[in-house]
Amino acid sequence: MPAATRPPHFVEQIVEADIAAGRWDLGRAESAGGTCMRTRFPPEPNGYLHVGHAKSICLNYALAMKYGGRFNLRFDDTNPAKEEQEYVDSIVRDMRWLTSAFGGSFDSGPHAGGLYFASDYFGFMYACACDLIGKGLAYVCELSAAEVGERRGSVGVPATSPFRDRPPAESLKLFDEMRRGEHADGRMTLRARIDLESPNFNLRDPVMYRIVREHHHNTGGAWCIYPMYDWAHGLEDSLERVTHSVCTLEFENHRPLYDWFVRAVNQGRRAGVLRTSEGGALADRSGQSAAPTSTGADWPPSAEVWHSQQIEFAKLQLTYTVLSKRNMLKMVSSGIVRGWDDPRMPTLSGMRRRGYTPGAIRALCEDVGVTKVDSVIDLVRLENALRDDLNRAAPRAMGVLRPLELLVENWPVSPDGKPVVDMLDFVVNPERPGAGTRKVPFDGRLLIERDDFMETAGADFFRLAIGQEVRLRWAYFVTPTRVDKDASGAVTRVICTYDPATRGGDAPHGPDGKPVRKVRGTVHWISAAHGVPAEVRLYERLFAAEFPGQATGNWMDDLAPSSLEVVSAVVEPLLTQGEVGATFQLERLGYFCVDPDSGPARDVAARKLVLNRAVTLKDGAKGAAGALASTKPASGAGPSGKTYSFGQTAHTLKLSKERLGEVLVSLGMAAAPEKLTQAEFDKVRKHVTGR
RNA sequence: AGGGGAAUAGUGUAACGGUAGCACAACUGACUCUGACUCAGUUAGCCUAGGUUCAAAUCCUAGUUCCCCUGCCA
Repeated sequence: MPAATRPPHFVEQIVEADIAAGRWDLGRAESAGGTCMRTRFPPEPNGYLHVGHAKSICLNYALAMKYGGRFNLRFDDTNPAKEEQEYVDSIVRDMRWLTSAFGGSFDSGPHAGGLYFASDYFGFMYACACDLIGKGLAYVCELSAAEVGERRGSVGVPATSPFRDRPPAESLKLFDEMRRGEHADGRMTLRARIDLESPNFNLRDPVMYRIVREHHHNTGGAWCIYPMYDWAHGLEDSLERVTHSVCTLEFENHRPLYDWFVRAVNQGRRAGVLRTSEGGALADRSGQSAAPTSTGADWPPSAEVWHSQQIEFAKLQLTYTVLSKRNMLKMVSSGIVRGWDDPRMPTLSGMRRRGYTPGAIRALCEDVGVTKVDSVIDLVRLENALRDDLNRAAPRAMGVLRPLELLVENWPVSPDGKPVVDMLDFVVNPERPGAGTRKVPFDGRLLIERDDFMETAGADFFRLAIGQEVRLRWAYFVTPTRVDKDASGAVTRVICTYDPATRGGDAPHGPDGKPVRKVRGTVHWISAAHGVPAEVRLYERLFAAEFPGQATGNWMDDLAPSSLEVVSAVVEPLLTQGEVGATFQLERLGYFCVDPDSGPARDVAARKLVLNRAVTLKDGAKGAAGALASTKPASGAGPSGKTYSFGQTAHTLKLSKERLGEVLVSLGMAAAPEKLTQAEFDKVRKHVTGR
């Protein structure tokens, strides 16, 4: 269903109800009139953004766009041990790139909310923490990390801390010493005084501050104590006046904490004018900047702070994909891939390099919807989203991945002894007639795809074979007559004749206007004299298993043996002029993208063209005759069962042939075991595995 | 054991007491100067068991299954 006509998802329903109820009165605080809501994306700069983050970014940005709100990018940089400037830079770059699909960004366009750093709020957070201590809601605890672990208790057994009832004045003094660096790392922490018996372990007096002596990318060495996520996050949202703080499902257990901290800060504060999520009042901030700074340490002095609403949704997961930062880091550091931007990586940087468009990623995110159901999306849907986008946008070109010589023996020769060069019209994009045509040279000495020729064709092979007439795309009909072979018997050259009456690739028409001669296959080609060499990198999915690690518990066990194949291709010279990142379709092969390794486009002469295959075209061929675009192995029996391929997805049925026969009989199915349809396969699997 | 969530075709996702739809995948076929695109059709679903109701995917009760939670990570 098109996004425009789809009913609102559950987050949108919440927002709409809030707007209808006038719950968030941002109008007073925001000079940019009419803003009734605000969202944010809060990455920790400890890794690269990936396609999972894209769903969150698209959700938050789309919400701001739909409801006339704003969208913030905020770095949740409260742990200097893991965070780096490199990640900040990459995230900013990737954010701008992705949100360009919405025509704006966090810092441009009508929905720009701004760029923020949690570390800019450390002063304010520190002041609030002191306030909590004064109210008896927090205390300095001198238990070591190990001791806290031992004393955390269990279900039905409360946690303990001997420091829980320390007088506020004493905690205040120690907390100040912590801040000034008078205590060693890990020596003590500030803990919230909540409930040591809570069945929700997050509430068993969680740590608010720890001592960490690490260089911070933003604050340098200004601090040696750092706030924990739960303490910091609600205040970050509060200061930025985020209305709907959208996060993933695993934070549901943290929501009580999120709310507790904001209430704790507000306890005893003066009620203000703006309404909060709880229907109470918030400080009148007219005149206050929407962008708080570190100088706001004691602001607001005595008024309640904004209480954002946390909402959880199910994150995006993909089959054949590993998305945890920890595991992705391992792929990078152990050399499984060439870097964070390796085109096989599900990072936004990797996808951009591979040829993915922001629009395709946005389309996928909108297509899968927003719910609280823990779900895994078929990777083919991502690929389809790209195909869909590029089919409309990408210009067409020709190139051969595995060249085989094709000689047109009756092609005319000009008086100087050289073959005639015929400049033919090539349609730039059939989906966009307005894109027009361009000229391609044809001189009778060509290169074709090795897979497009078979000496003897079966009934389902439409391409070149001895005696089988085929169309060369936009050129002529040709009929192979014979081949040359090398000593090993391999075909080295195909010789054919052409029909001058078919120039442009049109079939001759009879008097009734109908084609008198039809041809089943159309094949791409390139003039051997005019083509240029290109290194083409063909990617397969990194993992062979639908759910990496499911079988053995170790995702590394499911790494595909080979996910990169490099071929020496010959492509149209036009492509050497393509800018880095330019995408186009190589007809009948797939969509390709100019890799940065090619060097800049302005230096055409010195350029070594490198192309990435972003995605193949769908292969609709029945039977074994297809698979030109795909390099996937054909289905066959494995050691532990039989593997069936449906489209691009392989499924294995771990069943003996005999047992499979029995199952088919018991299900009353007449299907041949060698050729199950997906529906039949699913039925069998359900019968055997119960799911 | 305790707490927090979620269950609708193979995969996702609608329905908000009133005919279980849609997308993707699969399968047929049509069209086609890309075995692409496009178009038409087919297969296939409410976790289970009770209850309320004229009527239940929806409300109630009891189960079942799956996910998250005992970092000084986020």
